[in-house]
Amino acid sequence: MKYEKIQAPKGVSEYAPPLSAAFEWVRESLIAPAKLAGYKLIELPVFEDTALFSRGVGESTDVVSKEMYTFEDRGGRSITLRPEGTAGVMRAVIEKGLDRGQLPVKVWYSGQFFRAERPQAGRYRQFYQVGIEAIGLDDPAIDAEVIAIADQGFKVIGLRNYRLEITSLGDAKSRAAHRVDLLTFIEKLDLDEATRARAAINPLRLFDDKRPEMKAAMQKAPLLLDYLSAESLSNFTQVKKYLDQLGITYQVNPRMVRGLDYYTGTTFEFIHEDLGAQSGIGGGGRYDGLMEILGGQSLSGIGFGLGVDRALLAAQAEGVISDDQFTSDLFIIPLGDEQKSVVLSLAAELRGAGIRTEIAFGDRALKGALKAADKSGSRYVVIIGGDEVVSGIVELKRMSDGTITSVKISELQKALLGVI
RNA sequence: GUGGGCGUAGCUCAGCUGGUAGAGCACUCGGUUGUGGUCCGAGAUGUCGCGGGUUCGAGCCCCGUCGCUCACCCCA
Repeated sequence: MKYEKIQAPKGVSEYAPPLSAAFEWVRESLIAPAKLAGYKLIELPVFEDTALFSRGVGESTDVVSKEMYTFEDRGGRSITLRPEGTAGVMRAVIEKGLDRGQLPVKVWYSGQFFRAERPQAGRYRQFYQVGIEAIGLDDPAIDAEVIAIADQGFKVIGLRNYRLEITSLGDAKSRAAHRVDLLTFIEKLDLDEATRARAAINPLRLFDDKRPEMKAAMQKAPLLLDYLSAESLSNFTQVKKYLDQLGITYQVNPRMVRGLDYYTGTTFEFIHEDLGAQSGIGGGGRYDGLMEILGGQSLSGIGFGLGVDRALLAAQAEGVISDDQFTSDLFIIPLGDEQKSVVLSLAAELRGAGIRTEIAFGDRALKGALKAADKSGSRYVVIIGGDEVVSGIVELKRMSDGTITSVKISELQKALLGVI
């Protein structure tokens, strides 16, 4: 009886060997700077009460209105697979009272997120993000630090062909004043129905339209940056100063649009040059009213989310990942069954010392075993047969050039630690 | 959600105006008994994405469906 094959659900990103090693490395590298800066792990559920996102992210956003995986659980509750990270973090911070201690609360997360979009290169229905949130302090220095940590993550991977765009969405007062003038401006444009509908939901969206005629039409539109209140403006100026001081290059993009409703004040986006249409590799910003909306106290916060899948694509596009960083150090080939037990113990011992050690299993001929060693990418090979067990001396072979050195088995660990 | 391209061995693909499948790479074994990457030989591998239709006959034509891909849209 033959069964039908079951395929992965549409549009999910998954990573199996050999790519998974690079994926893991990118994910850990991206978040490493946050750990160095004192951010602590927060591990959250991948599904939440639907209201968390509809209220937190915003009913009017595309993410909430048409991209969420929402279903009813057995108890009749409306559940949604998390489409982004910030709302969940805020929910947990409020629920656990983390905001009752010292501020800011500094946390990092890593995991899967879900959006029911049409898949495309770099756009998946299940994708991976790492991110941080700094909650409870309204200080331009934190804004700068958060941006710097994100930037550093990309630098750890070795990315170069990306740019940082920043802007400020100001406070509620700034946006209200701008909105009036922007709507008046849009009123006069000749728009198709779909575009007009989009403008009605969020007029800022029109700044992001890629069509040349729309870009031209929006050229003279009033910019939010020109409407910033004195306080917002001085905050933004200070953030830029700090970034300058840190040597982080950025360009101010007053037309930048973010898709989540909660953003306020400092907002930023990392864009990679070598990716296709899905070129945003990370982004974030400040969110002043979010915690209050979710039933907590009125604290401000700032954070970012970085796309692990896209960062990996970017790293591949730039060719900055070398495969040999993921291979083993040593490959041991036992000849004969008696030698297998010797090799098992030896390998366990070497691994205990941190040496990445593989064993040739099965009963393949020496040639085949060596071929397997070659394929594995291991840097060194040792063959252990009866002679070696008796003499206690093995030949340590460096695979890159075939050179062989005689080493006592008892000193193998020391010898390897000296060369790897 | 809308539109374009594609779907043949593990991978990259070929398959003439329809006559029931092939190459390269990879894989396994061998070519001197214990030293890989080259070379030579042998071998295994496909419900031609899936379902239906047209036909004496379909990988090739038609319809549907699923998936991949690119753009719009959206964003990580």
